[in-house]
Amino acid sequence: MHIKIKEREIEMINEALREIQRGSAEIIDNERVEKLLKAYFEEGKTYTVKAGFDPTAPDLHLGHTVLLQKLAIFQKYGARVQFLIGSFTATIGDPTGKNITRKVLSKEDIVKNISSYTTQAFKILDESKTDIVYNDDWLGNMSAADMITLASNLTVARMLERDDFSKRFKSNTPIATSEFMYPLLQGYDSVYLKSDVEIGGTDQKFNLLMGRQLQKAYGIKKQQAVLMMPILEGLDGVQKMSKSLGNYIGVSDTANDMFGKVLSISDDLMWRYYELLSNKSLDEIAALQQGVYDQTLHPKKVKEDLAFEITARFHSNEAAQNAKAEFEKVHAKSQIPTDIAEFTASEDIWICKALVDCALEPSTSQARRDIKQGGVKIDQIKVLDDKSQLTIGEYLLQVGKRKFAKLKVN
RNA sequence: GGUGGGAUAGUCAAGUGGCCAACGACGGCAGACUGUAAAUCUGCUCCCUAUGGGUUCAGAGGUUCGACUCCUCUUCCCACCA
Repeated sequence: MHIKIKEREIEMINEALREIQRGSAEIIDNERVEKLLKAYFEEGKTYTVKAGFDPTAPDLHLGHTVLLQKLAIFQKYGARVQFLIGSFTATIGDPTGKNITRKVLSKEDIVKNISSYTTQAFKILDESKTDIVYNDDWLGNMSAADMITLASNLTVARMLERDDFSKRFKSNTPIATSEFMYPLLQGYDSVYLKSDVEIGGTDQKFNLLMGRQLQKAYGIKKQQAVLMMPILEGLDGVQKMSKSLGNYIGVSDTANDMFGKVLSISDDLMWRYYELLSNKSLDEIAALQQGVYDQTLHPKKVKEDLAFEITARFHSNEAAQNAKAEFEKVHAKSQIPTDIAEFTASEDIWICKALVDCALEPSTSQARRDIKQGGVKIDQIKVLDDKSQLTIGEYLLQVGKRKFAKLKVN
């Protein structure tokens, strides 16, 4: 009897481990994770998992949700999540991934970003198992002496080993001294919070390891395990998903946008998204891949399923269903979409001006070019003359395949 | 603090007195094609009711008929030396 329970327990732990490891790029101190899970299954002991978020942008995108989904898995297996808002560190700007010194955010901007940020995060995370913490609560009160003590834990040579610093150094891109403080402060967060596990992107490796080093230096017996998730590529499939590059799918995107954006990724990238974003098991995904390979499954169908799953997660099944129908309508059958922004004009208006006013074109010059190339339609008919005027009436304006607006001229 | 080098459109990067609204690459937009907003191919890519006009090459002055190109100062960046 006793042995049987034991067996089941081991099985559960292994199952949990598999889920936690899925899609991860690297786990440092896997043993620690195993022990934490064991303690949870045997004694119901909880533990903490820290993840830092930079409130520099008010919106989360799918790149962030890769981490959030992983955190949710941890919550399923006994973790309390320390949802760390880098309210202090954001004022420095982490250099990661950007080869230019990031501009510093004001406190007001940060506060403004946070509430929308957390609302979005709780679409995935279990709020009752999450502690939101702000690092200026402890970093903000550090004295200069404390800072210097902290800084003495790291040598310049070691700092320069960090990939992006060394790249910037070699290519003569400026590095502000304050940027050196960033990994130290992030590491110190782990000291203060006594985190058991920290998760982050692979680009955070240096910072994550700094947490372990500092925990040791500050006398914490068991150092945090570190789990790194790969960086999700953006829609272009090359660069990491980021708002500033414009290659992102936002959590708060409309269902239609979300569906369409997922469908626009390349077939190769689709598998990557499946692995990191889908809740399908790895076996199921492998089967899909095999199906596409044998040509028994159409890649578009497979991609649609992914788009559906993701859209439904952030909206609803129904919304996803509608988005799918809408997409078919607009793109596959090139019909006009259901919801179109409406504008009015109070007098006769020049077509180019109208396109600019309806936010379909950035400038009248661009409008002219598109008209010349046959990219502009009024009521489904190509506009040939870039000098034409719109008189009283209602018009359906279209630029390219997917920009629409209704204009009413009075 | 000293010496030398640099700053060009969304990004990277040519251009060293007129032929420059400025080569090229990437990105972006449009067209064709397609299972898609994928891939591929083609065109476009400062603004302006435009076969013309206006404003650009870090900023401010200056030389010149004429400056992105030469001179002076300012700001910022980099390297070497301290």
